[in-house]
Amino acid sequence: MFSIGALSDRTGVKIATIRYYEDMGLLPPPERTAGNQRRYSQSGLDRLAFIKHARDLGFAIDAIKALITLHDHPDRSCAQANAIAQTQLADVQSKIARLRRLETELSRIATNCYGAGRAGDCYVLTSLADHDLCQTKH
Amino acid sequence: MFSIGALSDRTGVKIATIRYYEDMGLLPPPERTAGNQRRYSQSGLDRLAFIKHARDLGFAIDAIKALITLHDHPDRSCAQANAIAQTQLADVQSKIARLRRLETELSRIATNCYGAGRAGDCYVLTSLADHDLCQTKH
DNA sequence: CTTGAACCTCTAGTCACTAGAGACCCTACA
DNA sequence: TGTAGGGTCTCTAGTGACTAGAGGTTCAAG
Repeated sequence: MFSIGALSDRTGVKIATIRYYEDMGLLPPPERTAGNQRRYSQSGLDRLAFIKHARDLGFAIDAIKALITLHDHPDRSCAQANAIAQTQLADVQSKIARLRRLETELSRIATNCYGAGRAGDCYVLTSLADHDLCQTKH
Repeated sequence: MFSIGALSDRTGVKIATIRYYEDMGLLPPPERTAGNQRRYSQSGLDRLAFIKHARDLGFAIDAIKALITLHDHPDRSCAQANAIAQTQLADVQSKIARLRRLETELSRIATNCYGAGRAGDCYVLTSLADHDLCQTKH
């Protein structure tokens, strides 16, 4: 049995976050000592590792809830898990696409300003004031 | 003079967001009609366009505040504006790098699951449960 | 003068945590 | 067995950048 601190050390998830996951229904309420402290079994540790891994990959809490439900019911179809992963992948890809456009624009803006002149002549500030100077949409 | 709705239409910034920017000190409080409604001048419109452009590029409210201050003081050095833009660029680049790692992992996970089998055999779910199946760090 | 769209303020909710207060528990050591 | 001090408890409130809604007021066209 692990205390909440031991679980935190083993998974890298902060104590407050573990309690938060319990409140959100991601982690089942663990056993308690006579003095009301949480005590986790191996399955609690496994589930927290699952959650952490999914969070690291950017899955939202609700998506993780659905994935956990499927994980707990191995006889169901995995179509939903597949759909959730595809959605997440598409989401990540569209974020990348957007950030790349921003990167293009920001690097153009930043390299045209050497930081040595007056603010009145600053390319960073003029670019922000005049959208027409931009070369991409964002 | 523009009403808040006209300003919203012209910039694409929602009315509630315009008021929020005013509360945050990004937009100066505009004139008011006898009946207490906001009326903006051209300079209010220009400033909101500046803010919107900066937000679209991902600058945080505090960074935009600093940029506006510089914009209002054209005789100051533009070193700070340059630094803010460089920081924002670096931030965007590190987000891209992280998302690309996630994309690699997610597409590996998603393409190994066809959504047709049992949840118990689902590659999405097994991968989440076992970090060792991953090929990159995240 | 009326009507209805636009506007006002204020509160509370979103997401995924994070920080802190004030109190209680657990365990190792003397 | 007593105690010190680190771990844990619950609860509240804050983060960033908005967004939604309630309940009331104002504006402008007809």
